[in-house]
Amino acid sequence: MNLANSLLIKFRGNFITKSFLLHSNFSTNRSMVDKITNLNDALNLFDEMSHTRPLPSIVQFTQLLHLVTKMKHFSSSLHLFNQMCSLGVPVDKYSISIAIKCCCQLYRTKDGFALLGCCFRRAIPPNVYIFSALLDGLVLEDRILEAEILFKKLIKQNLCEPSVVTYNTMIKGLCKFGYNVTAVALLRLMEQKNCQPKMVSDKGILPNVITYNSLICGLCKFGRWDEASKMLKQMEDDNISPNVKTFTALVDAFCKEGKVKEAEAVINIMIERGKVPNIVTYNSLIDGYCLRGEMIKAREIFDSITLRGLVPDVVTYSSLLNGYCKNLNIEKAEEMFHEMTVKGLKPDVVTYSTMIQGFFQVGRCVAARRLVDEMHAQGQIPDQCTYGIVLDGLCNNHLVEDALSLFYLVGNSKLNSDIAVYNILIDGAGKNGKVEVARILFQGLIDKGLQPDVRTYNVMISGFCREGQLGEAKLLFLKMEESGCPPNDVTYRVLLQGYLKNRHYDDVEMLLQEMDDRGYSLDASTLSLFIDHIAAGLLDRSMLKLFGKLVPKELLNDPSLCDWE
DNA sequence: TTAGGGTTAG
Repeated sequence: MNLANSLLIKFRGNFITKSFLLHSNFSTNRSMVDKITNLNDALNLFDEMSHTRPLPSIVQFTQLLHLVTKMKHFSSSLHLFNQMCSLGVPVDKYSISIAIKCCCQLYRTKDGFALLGCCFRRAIPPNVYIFSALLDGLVLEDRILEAEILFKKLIKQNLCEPSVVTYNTMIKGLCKFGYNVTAVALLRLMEQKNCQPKMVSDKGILPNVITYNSLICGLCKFGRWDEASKMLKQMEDDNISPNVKTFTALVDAFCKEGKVKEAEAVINIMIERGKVPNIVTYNSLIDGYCLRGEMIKAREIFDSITLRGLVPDVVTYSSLLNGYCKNLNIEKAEEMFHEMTVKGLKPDVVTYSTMIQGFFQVGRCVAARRLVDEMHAQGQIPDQCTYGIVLDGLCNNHLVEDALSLFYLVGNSKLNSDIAVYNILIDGAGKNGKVEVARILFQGLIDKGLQPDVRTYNVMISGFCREGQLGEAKLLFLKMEESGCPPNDVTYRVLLQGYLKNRHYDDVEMLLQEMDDRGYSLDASTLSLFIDHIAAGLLDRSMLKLFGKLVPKELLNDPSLCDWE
């Protein structure tokens, strides 16, 4: 051990040593562990234990490890595990399970699997806890296919008897990717297993409230209301009552669709059933009102939180702040930003990113940049999302050169391996009259092995159209299908607008026909462009019937569009 | 083993 480390240990050990020596000794380690409520105390105790001779038992070390993990200090816990190893404490299946769990929660599932290898080498049979942790790690890292493979392997090779946690983890992962059908199938498998007369394990694997919450949440997220409500019913048939999280998932789903009245109805139902909405529930509701631009109402909800005995948290403030930013009330947003710090809440990376975007949106680029610096100074590290916001903000303020400089400065890192970054820059370049730069970026991402998505194609096509390069636009449009990325409704609208604006009518009828075949409709801006062209007699009136089919019902009665005949 | 906030096309 080096001098610095030993000094650190002395320094940290100071206070806690006295109190522990007074009250207990290591043979009653359990009660000591129980008294620990924060990371510092835990670390101090560990130091102390590691200096005791003979060394406390593995059980005592593991209890401490478990505690630190429960406090979600995964990286500290892992560090302690390593120290235990170097102290020569013989690690057992419990301590190694905890270490694997920590790796997985830290998005280091790879290391988790390395430790699994250790298990095999030390003849420690991995248990269901270890496999569930690994499965969760894969899910966290969005490696759903590998998770599925592992899960199947567990069952087929009888590596362990999956527990309800294993099933729930897998269901959660499937729902995360919208694989609802498979997720429900897994629920059925659980039920079916439960009906088998002979269970291998002593406890049956019954779906619990977490199982249903994952499923309901997953179904809601993809707008599958009917199935979600059936699931809710089944849950109650199984005598599992929805809890606050279940209801909040419903509230959140409604709010994300702007259906705030429905969301409030759910809140009323949950209150009737004796469940108390918490801060997460109200945060969702605030989001819902912000999305609709109903800021007065959003503010009302915000104010009501305190009256209900709840405390607004960082998310509450960030949500309302975001609402103000999106509705271009930057002064109010700044007010919230200030107020939260006064209340002792620390703006986090999301709060900063939101505020930065708000500044860019009102053209206050200097303020935005200053906030990026402040964010750094406060120890909040800008992430992928912040990066996107900054690039987009620069482009939208005609600072595309700055955005590109930043992009090239960042170079070949993970940040620049995101298709969204390219989409932002290609769009920004195109909108700032640099379609050649856009083209180079497009080629660059392909050379890098990245896959263009439908937005990439759309912004590139839009860039070509803007410059009147309709041939290029059409080529790219045709390439979409063969590249396995079929055009969507936006693609058609972009291309149609390009054709109309450039008075190039050859393909218009064909595009309209394809849109009709695919069940797409025209949006208000494409529609009004069409109306102008028809009114000016530039379009063949034979197209009118087809055109009429593409007008969405909700626009039919729009007074600004009805005098075109 | 479950829930909440910030990024890209029209």
